[in-house]
Amino acid sequence: MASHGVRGRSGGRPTLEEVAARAGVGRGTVSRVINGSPRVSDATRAAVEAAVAELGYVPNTAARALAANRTDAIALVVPEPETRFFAEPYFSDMLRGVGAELADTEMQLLLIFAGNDRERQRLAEYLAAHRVDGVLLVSVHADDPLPELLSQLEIPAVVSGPRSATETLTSVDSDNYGGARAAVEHLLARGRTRIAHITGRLDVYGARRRVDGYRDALRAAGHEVDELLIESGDFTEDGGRKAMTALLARRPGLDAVFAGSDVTAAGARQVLRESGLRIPEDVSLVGYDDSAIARHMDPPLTSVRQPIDNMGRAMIDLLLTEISDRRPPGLGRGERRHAVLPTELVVRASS
Amino acid sequence: MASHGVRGRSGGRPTLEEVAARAGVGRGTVSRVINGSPRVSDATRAAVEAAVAELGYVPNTAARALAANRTDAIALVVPEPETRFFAEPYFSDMLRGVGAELADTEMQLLLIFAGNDRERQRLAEYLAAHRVDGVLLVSVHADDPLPELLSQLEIPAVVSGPRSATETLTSVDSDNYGGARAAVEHLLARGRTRIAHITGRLDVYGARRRVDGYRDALRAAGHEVDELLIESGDFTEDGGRKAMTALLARRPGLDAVFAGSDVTAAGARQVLRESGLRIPEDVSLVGYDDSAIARHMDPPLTSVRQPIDNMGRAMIDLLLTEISDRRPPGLGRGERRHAVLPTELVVRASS
DNA sequence: AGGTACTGTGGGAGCGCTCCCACAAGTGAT
DNA sequence: ATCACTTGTGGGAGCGCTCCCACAGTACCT
Repeated sequence: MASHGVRGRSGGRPTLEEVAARAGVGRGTVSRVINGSPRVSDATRAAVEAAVAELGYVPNTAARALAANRTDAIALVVPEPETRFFAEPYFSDMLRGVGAELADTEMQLLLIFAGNDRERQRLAEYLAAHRVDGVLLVSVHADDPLPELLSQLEIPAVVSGPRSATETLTSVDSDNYGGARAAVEHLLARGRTRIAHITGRLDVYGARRRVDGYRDALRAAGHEVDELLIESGDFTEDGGRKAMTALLARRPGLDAVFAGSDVTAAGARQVLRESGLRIPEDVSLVGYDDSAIARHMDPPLTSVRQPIDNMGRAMIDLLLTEISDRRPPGLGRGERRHAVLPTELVVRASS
Repeated sequence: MASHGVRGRSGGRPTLEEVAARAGVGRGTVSRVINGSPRVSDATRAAVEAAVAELGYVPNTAARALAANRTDAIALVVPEPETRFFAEPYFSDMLRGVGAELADTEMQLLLIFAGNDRERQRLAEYLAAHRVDGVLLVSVHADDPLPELLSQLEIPAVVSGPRSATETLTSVDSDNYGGARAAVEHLLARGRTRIAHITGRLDVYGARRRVDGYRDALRAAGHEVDELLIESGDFTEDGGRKAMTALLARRPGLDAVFAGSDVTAAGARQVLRESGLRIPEDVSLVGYDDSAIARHMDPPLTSVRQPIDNMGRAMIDLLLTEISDRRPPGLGRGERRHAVLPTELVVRASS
């Protein structure tokens, strides 16, 4: 779209020097204009911009990266197999938020999968070569060595997830505790008292926080926590079915279920139906994630919505400040930040 | 994993020169070892490799890119909104094939969405800056300016899709014509004669080729083509429903339907059922893509399988040769290639 | 008048590589 | 012994930028 560019005599792309010659200024001045330095007079700036347009000049990224020691690229690292990446809306929501926030930046986003050992090895080399200015790490597991590697290499990074798992890195999380608590309080307000919880995978810290929220909501309302009403799931539909079956066997009188994810809730729903229990008349059901599945369930599922795209945005914000903070060498890179974004309970017919 | 690397006195990463000093050789020799040149004696190579390991040397990508005028990166350009990217298994299959073929390469893959004007503008700048050595273009639409831009910029590129839409670029396609033909011949062999076709979006060239295959299969078997048995769809489920409804109204006696995609077939199936028609007893149904939906349909859907991951592999192959062909400047970059990969009919209970 | 400060500008140095020419040393034919 | 190659090696030049120092010009104080 831009360039009808007169090619330099050598046939290649025009360089800074050629632009400078054309505009009748020095190389440094052109560089200043290109990089938006304020220390350029208006007249000079106009002349340079004209020359840039005439020649169709585009900066050489490699040269810039070499001289300035930065890449203008950040990596979104997904420590999961690709299949899960495509299957879970979490990632696409995240990607959307990240992309939107990055849109008016020069930064480029690289998507990197690190789902198996081979890919992780590649990633390690990649990071060692400092091919990105910063890293966004989504969905970190409990014993993941990646955060450690990143802080060792002193690469700015932001993880999605709770602080504790990754003490060394800046992180962004949604309020799992508050979300769970809100869900349970909602059920209590509906008059339910025998509220079961099917957890997520407990090696995921967020899932544990939800359990905490569940417990505290009950206690705060003056109820004792019945451990037999808690059954662990794994975020899958099948896990939801198994957990629900177990719960019904142990506590046939339960009157509500708070599931660790919508998919889990779908599994639970199926078992409830097969047991002849009506939703919400006999048992209220609440999910987590507010995914498409929640809206389309029969009955539509009450669910806790996480602001995942906003999390993506927040991660970029934090990462960019962290990157620019670090440019002036050393000098107390600020203490690690930790942002927690609020969740929202979306009430539908299932509760 | 690799480096306990002794840091250079300056605190930064070790350079070629430092490796050379450590190994007691010249800079050029180290470069040769790193790049796997054969013109190095075994003893020297061993010494250099030892020094590399001791120092934890990792080449500086930017410097290499600047000096050698290449980036070691290729872009996978998806000219679609992200939502479609996640929704259609086509892309994830493609990505899997591409990733696998690239795994034992130094090349890095960038995923770039160009679904709206803004993103396309960004992409254009990106390409103008020659930030990648080559481009993989998936799902090109009829009047897309991207292929033109790519050949103007002389950036090696491979498109997925038919030759004609993109005369200037190397392309890889699956045999839409043959796949459709096989599907129809299968239906004929089952004794069906009044075979309807719900097409895909006809601005997608592959969809048109399927129509050609449909027609030719019928003619080759000595049947006339009844134009009223052809109804255009748009690859969606809803499109399939509408098309099926129209077809039943016009030709209530049809005994088979060949749908342009599995999703379309799902829509058609629904309408057939509602009309009291049994599958396959009354009407045989065949889809296209052999996606998950085909396997899980009731009854399981006969479908034409496209080797999409192999297409991804083939695209990378062609692109890499094209890139290396071009390195020696100019000199008749070979005529455009066009690969067509065979499809496979997967027969299930619906036909 | 001299100082001090700031603004705008030019251009040297250098980022860490690759490319290639020069050259030493070895090999074999004449 | 001479020449002609081949093999392995060192290191200069240069890729296109950014950074920064130097300096001319202007402005505003003493």
